[in-house]
Amino acid sequence: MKTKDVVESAGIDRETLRFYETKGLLPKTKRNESGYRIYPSAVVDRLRFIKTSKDAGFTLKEIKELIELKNKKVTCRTGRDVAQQKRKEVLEKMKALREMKKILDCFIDCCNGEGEKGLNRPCHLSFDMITCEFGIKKRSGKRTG
Amino acid sequence: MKTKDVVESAGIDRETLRFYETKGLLPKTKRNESGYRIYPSAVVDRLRFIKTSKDAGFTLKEIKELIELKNKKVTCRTGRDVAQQKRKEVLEKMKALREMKKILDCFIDCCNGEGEKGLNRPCHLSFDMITCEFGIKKRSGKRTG
DNA sequence: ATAAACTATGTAGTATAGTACCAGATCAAG
DNA sequence: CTTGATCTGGTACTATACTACATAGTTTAT
Repeated sequence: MKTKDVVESAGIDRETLRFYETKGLLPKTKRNESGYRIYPSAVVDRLRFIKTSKDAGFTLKEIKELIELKNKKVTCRTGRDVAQQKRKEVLEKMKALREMKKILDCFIDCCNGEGEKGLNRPCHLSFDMITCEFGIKKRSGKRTG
Repeated sequence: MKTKDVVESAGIDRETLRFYETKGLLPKTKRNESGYRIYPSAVVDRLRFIKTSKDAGFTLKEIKELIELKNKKVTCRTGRDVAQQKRKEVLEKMKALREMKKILDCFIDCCNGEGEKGLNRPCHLSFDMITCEFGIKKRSGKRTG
């Protein structure tokens, strides 16, 4: 695959592709006679992995560490330890997301008044409180927004 | 509360507190005669909310938008729409995290060989593949790492 | 053959989210 | 009343992750 093919398959732009290469997230590719990069199709999997990892909140540096578990030919012990650490971080991030979802769900629920009037009333509920119930309690049970 | 109290309660440093203020994530505080900031204790909730949101992968700009749903006295309709959009993003991030967890679980499982030898064998499994099964299949069912 | 499209390297600029440091003012304890 | 901790605003610096040129060579379509 040439650069353009990768760019199109992976939905990433050329500059980012090069950037990832300089950061060591992609292996150094073969070049043709004129120096053009020729990628193996597996690079698309790699890029998809990078995207998933990024969406999961990992930095490029961390992603590189994961990738290098293979490249550096580490032992299973080392690999497992790194993976377990990352797994722990994933669970923590999930917890934050569940908390966030709870807050948003509550907000949405509180703002589901009946008809136009209900939706056009002022929205007072603050996001600051971690549990929506607490926020409501402070307003003595009234649903003000 | 004075700066130091907030810093200690929230486990955040003084500079970051000021940074958040300049970014509009914290309301402008009252000042005492000599210009020292005096915070209401609710600022700790606000900072906790900011932390949860950050952990959930939202930028400060996005967090500010959420906070402003209250400050700008928007209607329930607007508030609900924003919250629903954010909720959607939360679900997407959760999906990426589940995917990530699956990959890591598989990696950990593959590296749980019996005894010292099992753990000390070279670890070949690549993270690139989204499903570990696929990675294994490519090595004709052998658990090589 | 030549223009358009593609590729190469290198450098510079942007946005985000802090972090570090400074001089000067203020406060609290000995 | 001094000394050290805390506070003020301002600026500068860092790291991350791109993004945007600039300039030059290569390939391809008409």
